[in-house]
Amino acid sequence: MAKRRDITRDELLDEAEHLLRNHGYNGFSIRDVGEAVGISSASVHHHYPTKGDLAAAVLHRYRERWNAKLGAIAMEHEDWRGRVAAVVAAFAGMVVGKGSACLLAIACVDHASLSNAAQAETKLLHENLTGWLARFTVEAKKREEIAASHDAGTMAESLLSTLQGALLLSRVAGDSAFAKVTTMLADGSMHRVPGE
Amino acid sequence: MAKRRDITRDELLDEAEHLLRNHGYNGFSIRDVGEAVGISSASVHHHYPTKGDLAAAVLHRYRERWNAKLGAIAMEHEDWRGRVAAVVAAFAGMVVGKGSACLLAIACVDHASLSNAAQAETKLLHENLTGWLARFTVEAKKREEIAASHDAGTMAESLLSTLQGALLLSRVAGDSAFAKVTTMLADGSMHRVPGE
DNA sequence: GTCTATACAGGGATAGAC
DNA sequence: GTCTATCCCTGTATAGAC
Repeated sequence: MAKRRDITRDELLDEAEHLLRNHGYNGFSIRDVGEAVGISSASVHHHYPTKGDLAAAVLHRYRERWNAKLGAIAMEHEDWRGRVAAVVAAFAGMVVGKGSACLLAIACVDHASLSNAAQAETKLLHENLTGWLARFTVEAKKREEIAASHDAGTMAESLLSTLQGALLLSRVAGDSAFAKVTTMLADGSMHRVPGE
Repeated sequence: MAKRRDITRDELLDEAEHLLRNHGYNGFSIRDVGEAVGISSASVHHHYPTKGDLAAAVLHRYRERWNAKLGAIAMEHEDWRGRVAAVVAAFAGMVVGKGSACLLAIACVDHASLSNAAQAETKLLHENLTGWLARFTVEAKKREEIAASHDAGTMAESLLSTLQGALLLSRVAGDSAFAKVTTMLADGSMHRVPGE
C-alpha cells in the first residue's frame, strides 16, 4: 500500500515532542517516532530529513505556542499577580502531566548534541520567554505593584529559572513540590511591595 | 603490556562526570570514558560492569561531595545570608566552568534512562540538598532572620529550584545571567525580613 | 507518502589471552 | 588490570520500488 493514512506533520511533532520531553534528545530514535505514529523511520525522514531538523521543528512549534499563550495572558490580565499566576498555570498546564519538563530545560541539558538550527531555536525560546516576563515586570514596576530593587531582566530570568528548576525537580520531588513552589511564586513573595 | 598505568576509579569517575554533565546520560558512551582516560571500553567495564553502575557511582560521589561541602558551610557560617551566599558560591564553583550544569538537573532530564541504582541516587541527592537548605531555613526562622511566611521545605525547594534553573539556563543565557540571578538570591530579596 | 532493504557507524557488553 | 576481538543490537540515513 502506497499510503496508510498520510500522517500530518503535527502528529509527528506531537510524538517527537513527547519523546523529547521524556527521554531527552539522545534518548529517543527516529524509529521510535515512526512507530508511535504508525509509519517507518524512512517515512519520518521524508518529512524531516535529519533528526536535528525534527528537533528544531519541535522547538519552533513549542516556542510559537508559548508566544501565543503569553500574548493572551498579557491581554487577559493587567496586574502583576494575575499575570504571574497565569504564567505559572500555563507552565503547569502545558508542561506537567504527560511527561512534565519544559523543552527549554531539555534543550539546555542536551545542548551539545543539538544541530545548529535546534540550538538557535533554543536561544530564541529563551529570549522570547524572558522577553515576555521582563515586559510584565517593567509594567508592574510602572504601576508600582512591585519594588524596583532589581532590573527587569534579572527578575525575569530569576522567575523563569525557578519555574524551570521546579518543573525539573518535580520528577524526583513530586508534583506537590512543584505546586508548593509555584504557589509561593504566585503569592508574590518574591517581590516586595513598595514602601516596605 | 598487561597494565598501562592502573587507572584509579576516581579518574574514571572524573571523566564520566564531565561527560555526563556536558552530554547527558545518553550523550556519551563507555568508549568515550575509556578514551578520555586512556583505556579500552572493556577495561572500563572491569571497574563498572554496566553503564548504569558507572552513573550511579558518579552520582554517589557527587552527593557525598555536596554533603561535605554543605556541612562545612553550616560550620563556617551561622547567619542566613552568609549561608545562602556560600551555597550560591559553592554551586558556582563546583558546577560552573568546565561544563556547568548540576548532575541533579541532568539526572532529572534523563531520569527515564537511568538504572534503578542511579535513580535512587538521584532521589537521595535531591533529598540531601533540600535537607540541608531546609535546616538552614529553620534555623534562620528561629533567629528571626527571615519571615516565617512559608514552610521551610517549600523555601528550600524553591531556593534549589532557582539555582538549578539558573545554572541550566546559563547555557543559553550566559554566565552573567546566572551571576545576576544568584546575586539577587544572595541579597536575600526572596525572603522578607520580619516586621514588614 | 509510504514502504522494504540496506549501508554504515556506534554502543553495551562479554570472552579469553596476557 | 588491561588488552583484542567479537557479538548483537540500535541508530541515522539513503536508494529505489510502489
